[in-house]
Amino acid sequence: MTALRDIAPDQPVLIAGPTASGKSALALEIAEKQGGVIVNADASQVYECWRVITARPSPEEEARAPHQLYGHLPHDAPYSAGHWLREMLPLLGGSDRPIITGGTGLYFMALTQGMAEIPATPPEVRARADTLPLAQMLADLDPGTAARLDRNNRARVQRAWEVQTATGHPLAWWQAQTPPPALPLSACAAIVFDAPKDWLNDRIARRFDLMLEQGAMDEIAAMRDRYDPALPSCRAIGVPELMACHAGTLSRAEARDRAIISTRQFAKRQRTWFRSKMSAWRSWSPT
RNA sequence: AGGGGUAUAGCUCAGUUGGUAGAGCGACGGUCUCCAAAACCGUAGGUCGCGGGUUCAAGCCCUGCUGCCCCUG
Repeated sequence: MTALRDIAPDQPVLIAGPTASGKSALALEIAEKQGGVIVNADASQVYECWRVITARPSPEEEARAPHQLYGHLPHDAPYSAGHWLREMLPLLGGSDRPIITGGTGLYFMALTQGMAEIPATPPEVRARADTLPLAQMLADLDPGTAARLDRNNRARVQRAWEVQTATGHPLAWWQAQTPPPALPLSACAAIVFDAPKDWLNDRIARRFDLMLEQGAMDEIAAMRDRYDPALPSCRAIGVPELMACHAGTLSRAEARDRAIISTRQFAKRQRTWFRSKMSAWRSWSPT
């Protein structure tokens, strides 16, 4: 259990937690009481096209404290943990102490445990990889990398293939050179929300209804012509469901139910990640 | 009321000529060093509506009842 007074005002703050657990509210409270820039660590909230549906801070909330890396990218921008880290690093040296807030565990891991400095995958390589069968990519990999991979997991295999193809070095080679973390855990106040499952599930359902009331369908309608299910931005939870609803292939009730289920499943994955990788973080009980 | 159909896992449904049940989804647990609100792996759920009968053996056949759906009055 942690309280605000345990956080030194000059210390970088990390706030991780499952969706709908109340991270943003805590970040704002800390920023207003102690100062600091709130920096996004949530994969879907970087896209300009979504605000309501990704629960991005509202303009009013953004006005209460400086915010960074929120909604700053076009819907079709390539992005990844590496992009995030490269955008993140300069903010660490600023005059404002960062309050890094989000639900993407991988981003926090990259920041506090270090991540191999692999160049971003060029679009041509990605495009080529997208068309290759899993078995062929596996066959192309070096044994060292292949041995460490989940061979059923296309995304991981494809990642390894892309790195090897684009850089000429195996993924394992890059990973062996992982630099020390840009922000070691010991240098910051690292908080992870410990949200009880039932409490959170209830909040998830209520928040989704609130999103609908606050105009989620308008965001969907505005993106209708640019919707591409292959884009990361369009995989944000609720987007495929509401887009189907907008298109008339799914009833509103059905879309709502599926989006809520999908959010719950995501929250479960987040909890699993936090449990296994953030046991050293300070646990925060939401109210 | 009469005729027809249907009743199998939490939900939607498979189940071949009778050999004590499967899938998808959901639930639950887990993995993951760059598409991570992604991708992947594993586990648990069923007195087959209820009661009789035929049979060595019935989810499957016969029969009564009950629920739901459709048609006709």
